[in-house]
Amino acid sequence: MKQSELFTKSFRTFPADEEAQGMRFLVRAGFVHKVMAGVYEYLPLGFRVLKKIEQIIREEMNAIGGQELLLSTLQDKTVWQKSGRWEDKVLDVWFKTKLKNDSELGLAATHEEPLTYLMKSYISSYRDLPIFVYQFQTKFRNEIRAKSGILRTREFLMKDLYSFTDSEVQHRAFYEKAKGAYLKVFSRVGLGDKTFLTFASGGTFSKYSHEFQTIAPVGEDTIYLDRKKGLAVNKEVLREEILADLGLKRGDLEEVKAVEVGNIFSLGARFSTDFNLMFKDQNEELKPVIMGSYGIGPGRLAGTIAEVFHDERGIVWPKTVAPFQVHLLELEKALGRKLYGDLQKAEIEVLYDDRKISAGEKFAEADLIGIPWRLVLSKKTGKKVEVKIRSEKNVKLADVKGVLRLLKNKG
RNA sequence: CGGGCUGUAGUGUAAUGGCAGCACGAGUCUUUUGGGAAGAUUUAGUCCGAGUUCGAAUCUCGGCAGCCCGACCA
Repeated sequence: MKQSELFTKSFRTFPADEEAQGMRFLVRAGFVHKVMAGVYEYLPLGFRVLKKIEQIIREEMNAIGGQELLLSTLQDKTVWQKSGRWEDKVLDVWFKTKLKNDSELGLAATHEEPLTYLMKSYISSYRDLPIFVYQFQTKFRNEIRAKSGILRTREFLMKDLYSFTDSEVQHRAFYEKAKGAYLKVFSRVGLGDKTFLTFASGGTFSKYSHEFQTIAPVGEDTIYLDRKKGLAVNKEVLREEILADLGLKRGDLEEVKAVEVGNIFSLGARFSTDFNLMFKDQNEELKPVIMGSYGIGPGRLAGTIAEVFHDERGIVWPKTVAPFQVHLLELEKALGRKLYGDLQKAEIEVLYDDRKISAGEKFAEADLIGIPWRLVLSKKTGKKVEVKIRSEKNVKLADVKGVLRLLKNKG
């Protein structure tokens, strides 16, 4: 798209009310807009990043048999009363509201209850299982304290997947697959080297839950990491017997701050019991469905990526999640139009800076936004084009056709 | 929810009970155009409410908001 038509613009000054450097760049460059503490709006650039992340997650969820659906955000109080989680004392992050007739509703903080209830209409036999469903949905959580920009917000997008299986064995098989799919997601968005499977508290129905923690100083969690094994333990469960159980030695562990970018839980029969979600096995025996839940927050992931990948000038997006692949800067009137057209024809996502502003501003803004490839056309470049990769220092002149071919192959 | 700090223009600051000012930013025009250029011009503010006072950004009370630390975080 033409940058002259992009309604957002970057600010020269950093926002006063953001601490985390990645977040400060996101606001300055016009990716997101803060409405109030813990509430953010995604502007076109930020929205594109969010969609890229979503698509990667979607592909990996589909690859393990996930079926995408969309549950409602307005939730039925009576459904929640079945699990006992309607009470604010039990679930303290509720946002609640009322219909005109005064009956109460909940704004979705999570979806175990409504989905378990929904599944009652579709599960009755072992032949119906397993079922894996997921959605990208807005969650509302009335956090006592929102912080770190889009890393912890009161309204946020979440990919939540739920598994419905006929036994611990079937559950375990899927759980392991989900683990693999999650690691693939984090690797595809560029966080592979910094994201570690982390053992955390499992709740009532299983020994552990698993978190995916990305090492970053801005993180709220403290984990103890065994780099060699690529495993970590959340501080909340750091105890001798647990380390022994996991085969980890205290001496091998390194204390680091990390952002929880995903988590997966075994729910056992917790919800199926409350909702009487049962199936008949081959022997006509009635058994509870065994469940699991699996979450990733695309917005938090975007924030984490900005936090991990930036330098003193701005964000350095990994190619897979960048809002555009190419930032084409035109320093000389009308030189860029043809190349812009060619890039579009080649279906390469390009942001074309056709604005009539100084070269310095264009460069500074390109660095700030952080698109992977920067192409410059000017008097200097003549019939060639200058190529610079955001993460690298050097620039080189290249043949236009060659660059087009290269971009098309590399994506 | 406990503790701390803080609220003056988009940002950073000044005005210590007496005319709300400056810089940067943003807008318009002109000249520029390889690293946030220059000139002209315009724009915009005392968080809200009550009180004290001849007079409040300034003092008092109440509220609201922001940031940080802690607790919390299926």
